[in-house]
Amino acid sequence: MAKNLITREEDYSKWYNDLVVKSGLAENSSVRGCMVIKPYGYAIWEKMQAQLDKMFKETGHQNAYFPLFVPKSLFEAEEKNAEGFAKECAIVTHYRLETDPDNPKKLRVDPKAKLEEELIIRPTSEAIIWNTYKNWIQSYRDLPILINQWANVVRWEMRPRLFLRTTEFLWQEGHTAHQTEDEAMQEALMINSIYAEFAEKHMSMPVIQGIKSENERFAGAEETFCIEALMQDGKALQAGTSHFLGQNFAKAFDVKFTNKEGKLNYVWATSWGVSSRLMGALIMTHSDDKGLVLPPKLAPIQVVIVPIYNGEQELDSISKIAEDIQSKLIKLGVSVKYDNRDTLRPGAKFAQHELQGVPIRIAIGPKDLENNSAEISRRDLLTKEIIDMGDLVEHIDKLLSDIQENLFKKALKFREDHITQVESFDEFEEVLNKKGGFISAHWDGTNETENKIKEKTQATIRCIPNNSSSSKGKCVYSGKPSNQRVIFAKAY
RNA sequence: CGGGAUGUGGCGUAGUCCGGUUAGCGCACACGGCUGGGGGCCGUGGGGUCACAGGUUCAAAUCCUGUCAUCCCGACCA
Repeated sequence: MAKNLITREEDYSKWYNDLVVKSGLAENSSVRGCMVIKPYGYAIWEKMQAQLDKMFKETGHQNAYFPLFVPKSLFEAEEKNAEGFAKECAIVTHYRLETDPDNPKKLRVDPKAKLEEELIIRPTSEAIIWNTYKNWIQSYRDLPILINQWANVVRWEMRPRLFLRTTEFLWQEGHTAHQTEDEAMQEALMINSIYAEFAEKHMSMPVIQGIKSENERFAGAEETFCIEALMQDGKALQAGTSHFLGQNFAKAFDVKFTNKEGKLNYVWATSWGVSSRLMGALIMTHSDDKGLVLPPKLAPIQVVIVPIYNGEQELDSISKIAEDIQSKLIKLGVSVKYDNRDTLRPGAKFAQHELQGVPIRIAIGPKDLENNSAEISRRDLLTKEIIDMGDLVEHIDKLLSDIQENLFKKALKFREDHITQVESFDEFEEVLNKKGGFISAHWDGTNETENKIKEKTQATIRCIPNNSSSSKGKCVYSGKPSNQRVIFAKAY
């Protein structure tokens, strides 16, 4: 397991924090619970966005944008929504500042500028969006509505952590409206599969697809589907959710349509989202003691070329070769940086690129000029090999997909090694405390049992996995009959 | 919101208990040189209202009071 990245022996959260900051992804902002996403981190986020956006569009969705502010009355309209997020909202109460009469150097809120109705800064956009859809939907001809929004939201969480839980975060939220229950359900399921595919194919992060228990379900949803990933410290991370909302929101916001038979019906709805938390998931899934490890498909720089030279003449001859390789790789769609900075020595560059997780490094020096070769180093295994210049481009191309695949396999093995089937509560507690990870156990299906287990162990039901074959058994806690194993874990 | 801790150049810190030279060190930074196949070396230099406000004192980074901020642990969550 990756630890002690920056020479100090600290706990995992310190390690994680240091890694995020030192690799240049992000840093804490002076604003409470917020972070600054630095260019390198944002570049990764943009790659995630681009891929997800493509997948949404391929399945018929469009992007739109809705207001940041939600009038309080609208927020109230969906009672369960208020239940879910009311505790953690930022609220705009005034619209003007003025010079403080007691201290001319300071500003104060102008008490005369109090808003008639407070504006909630969206913790999620259901309220504002459904209030808008109401006006868009009259007939079955207006359906389905398949809209996604890329936005920021604010939740006043008690304990923020870089990427995993920041006060303000970036996400996409899809909100769809359908004629039939079945269509909405299919939508929610399909999106969850898109999330899973994205996580596994692009992030190289294995996930378990499943359904949330009632306790963990989104307030206002009839069913919540999720993808759950396992981090290297043995804790689970919910990486994405997709909700079948039934007609709850349609009823709350009075969204009806006339069907083909001329009858008035409430629409069926879904909502779904993934957030900048995925960045945290990516970091915690693959990183090691030397820093980030990025899957090639999301790495802003896939290949870096480092020249090793003594004197300008040598640099010139290396540069010629390096630039030739660079342009050939770019033609193949590979992003390549030629790191010819004269301000750092090669060793320092190596360390820096490793910290930043660049998947492949090519080093070219005097020896290579002589032998017509280059030294290739892969970030995931930290191995080096000498490759003949003629085979280089082809080799790199193949190596990138190898690395992508290897990262997935490695993470998958880690996860498989950390799914433990338990048969008794003693075993449950022992595995949880000594080994961590996912625990597969029988559960009687009641909230009560789930809550008791959470109280005693901090572990929650992460999901009821889709593809677990139903096997009869006895609940690990209550001993009552159970039809299926579910996945428990401590979660972020 | 409860419990614990911490605020000293950009970062990490010593000094605080027991007040007393010019607030020390490492990294980073700048300049010069030697260097260059894994975080190089030597020399020189710049950078600090010691979180903020008030108080005690001949004297405060150090003691007292208050405020603010951050971090960790819990409950909450994408």
